[in-house]
Amino acid sequence: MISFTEENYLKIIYKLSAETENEISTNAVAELTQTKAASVTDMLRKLSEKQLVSYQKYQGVRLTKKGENLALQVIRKHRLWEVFLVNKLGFNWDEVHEIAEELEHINSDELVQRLDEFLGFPQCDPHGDPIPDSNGRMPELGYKNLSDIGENQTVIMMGVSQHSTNFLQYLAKIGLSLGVSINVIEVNDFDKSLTIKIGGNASSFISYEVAKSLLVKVF
Amino acid sequence: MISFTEENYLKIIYKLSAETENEISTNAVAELTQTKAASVTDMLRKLSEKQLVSYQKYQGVRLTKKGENLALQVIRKHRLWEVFLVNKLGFNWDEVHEIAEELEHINSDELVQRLDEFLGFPQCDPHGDPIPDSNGRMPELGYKNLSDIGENQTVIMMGVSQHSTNFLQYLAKIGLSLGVSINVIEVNDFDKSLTIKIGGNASSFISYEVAKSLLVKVF
DNA sequence: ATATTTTTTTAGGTTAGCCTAAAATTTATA
DNA sequence: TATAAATTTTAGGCTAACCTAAAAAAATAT
Repeated sequence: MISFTEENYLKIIYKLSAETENEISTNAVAELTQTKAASVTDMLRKLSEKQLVSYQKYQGVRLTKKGENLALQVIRKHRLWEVFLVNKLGFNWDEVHEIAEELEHINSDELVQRLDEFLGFPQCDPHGDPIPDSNGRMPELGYKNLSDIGENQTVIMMGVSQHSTNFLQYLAKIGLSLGVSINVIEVNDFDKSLTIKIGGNASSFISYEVAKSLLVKVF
Repeated sequence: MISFTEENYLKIIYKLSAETENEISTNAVAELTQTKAASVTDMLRKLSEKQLVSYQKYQGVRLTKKGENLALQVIRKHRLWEVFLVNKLGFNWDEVHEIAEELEHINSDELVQRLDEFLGFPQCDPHGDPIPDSNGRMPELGYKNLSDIGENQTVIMMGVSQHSTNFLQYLAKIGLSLGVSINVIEVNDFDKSLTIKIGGNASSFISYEVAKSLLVKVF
């Protein structure tokens, strides 16, 4: 049996692994779990004994196939519940993360299966993140980061790769939401900031930092 | 803050309190929590310090107003989730208890509020149990036990006061489900067993034990 | 290459929630 | 009403998941 806490560690290691090829450091995990490095070391030893991660002391950690599958199932549940909260209960996309953090640990394959069906087998969550299937396969959505789009191209906003309430509220303020079209007018040479037109309105200015966190579909 | 485990204790003490005017014994709690009496004693002391129960050692326990309110909110969540599982996800009424035991501990007033609305403000769960409102008030449904119905009366089955899978499957086998009409043909004098007609079909025989667990509406 | 800084681990401790065994109290029975 | 039986509590321990402080290893800088 795998505990609530262990599931969280796996999920966090999975997320960190998506950003690098290298082993994940103890400190990086500690930061996201909001614990101290010493606690992480304890847990890594335990997860290693359960064959959910491969870990040699001082050498960082990575998920085993088994650990990755478990992490993907937790992510699947998290994202399905987010779809439920937004599409069925009418929550805003910046309000669902905390609740989904709790719901993702409910244990019932039958429940997940039926929830998926009830929601119409969604491919992605309200932030545009792909939802893994019951075998842990991620759908290939082919989205790009807005920061990789050249001048004069027009794209559709499909998601975000950062979920802080702050960030989502900033997007709302400048008029960015899922489905709007974004026209890249100018890419600034030295800091990669962008001048864009949102849904045909007056042009806006966004930083490279923000552009990196926006997922868009190109035609 | 109140923990998962504390919530379970409160819920169990609430249920036991519904069956008696007296203080609840340590052993009774231990049986339902599936723990040992010594563990219950520990927890009762803790709940008492938090003013959720009134407890004097060797004298049993009862909920304070504060403890009762918390218990009612947990029960509210449990029953709302059961409605969701049956009405929206298509589960059978004998499959939902375990899952609702987990869901009932999800913490978000906003979620409960929206779920209630999404379900159409149901008055009772799939077993016919009343759902307390957000102030902890139980709707008065006025159901009676089938064991209190006299000969020649016809009633409608509205619920059960026992939720074991065994029992629910027995009911399914003899053709008893919510909404069917029950005609009491004969009440046996010495063991109070009943001969009944279910939905106008051939007559069936049920024990007093079973009749006590069936909730019915009289016209 | 050595010294310094940073990262990670170990050692030992805490709390929540459980346990067993023994002691205290209450209840039932002779 | 005294004794036996049942219930409940106390005492002392365990495990999971955390902590701090100190030690060990790795990375960085001189």
